[in-house]
Amino acid sequence: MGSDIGALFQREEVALSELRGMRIAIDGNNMIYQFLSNIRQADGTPLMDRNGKITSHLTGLIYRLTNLIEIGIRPIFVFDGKPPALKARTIEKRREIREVAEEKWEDAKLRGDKEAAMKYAKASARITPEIIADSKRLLDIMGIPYIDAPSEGEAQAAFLIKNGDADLVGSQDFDSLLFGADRLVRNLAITGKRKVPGKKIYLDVSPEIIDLERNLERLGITHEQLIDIAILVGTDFNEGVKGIGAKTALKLIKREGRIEKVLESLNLEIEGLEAVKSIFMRPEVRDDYTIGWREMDEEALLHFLCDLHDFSEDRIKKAISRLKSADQGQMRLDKWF
DNA sequence: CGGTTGAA
DNA sequence: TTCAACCGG
Repeated sequence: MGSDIGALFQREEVALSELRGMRIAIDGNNMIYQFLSNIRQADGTPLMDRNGKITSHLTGLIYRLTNLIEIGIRPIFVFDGKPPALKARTIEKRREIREVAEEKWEDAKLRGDKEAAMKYAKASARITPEIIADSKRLLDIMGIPYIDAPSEGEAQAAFLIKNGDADLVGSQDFDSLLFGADRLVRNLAITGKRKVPGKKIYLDVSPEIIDLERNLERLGITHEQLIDIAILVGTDFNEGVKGIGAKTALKLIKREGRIEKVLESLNLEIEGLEAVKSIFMRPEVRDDYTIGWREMDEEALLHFLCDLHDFSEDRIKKAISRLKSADQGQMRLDKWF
């Protein structure tokens, strides 16, 4: 979920094809959560193989990655490591919300209320170690690199840009900007209709790039002040001040200069303020990674998805042939330029 | 979510 | 050919 600061940023819509050649550090946990939440049957049941193992994430990954690779995007997945101790409350709160949603899902199914069933099913999605392991196995087979972050994945993804190993961070959340990612791309999917909070309202959603430096300049704040704003609003590592949203926090920080002054003027305190700031200012990352794209293993892909997880052989063969022509396309371009 | 299908 | 409903696993 992250910090609710999205309203502050100006975005530039792009076509997916404009990202050709880009190395994108993808927030793996974020993308996989999206798949687990969204790829479901009408009553909210996720896709499963014959053994009852969830496969929604594998479905999402194989088709999404086929599209990205076909376009010439070079994904690097980053997975979360050990969460900071300050995240404990957020993790616990998420668990409670999930458990309530699970009960409401069951209830809605019994009542035959499909719409409510889907809504609560989505909210009950949970990433397990097995789901992460499956996803990594698929990435390995597809020849797509991934990195295990020591702590927050978005921090590691931001570091990849700083270190010259990626051009963009890919995530729906804005936290990578707090970690100093220069450029974030959201909606990293083929343009399509997506429904939002409302009921029957569908909107076209296309990829959008958020440029950190340009936004800081426009807002007239520093990176540190952006972090202060996020802390006032609330992050995964602190609760935030009740009644203060992104716009109010911006106003307050611009007026007072820094969060300490804002809190002083409001006669408030934030527990562990320095520690929260430090998570964003000096994130725990690793630099001992290697990144390499390889050719996919066709046979392994068919075995893993079709034999082990009951995917249709026709469909996967189709994906394989698209991946192969993408490979050749890139070879041709590489020789030309 | 994204591929497939089938009605217009 | 287009687009929305429906599957997929």
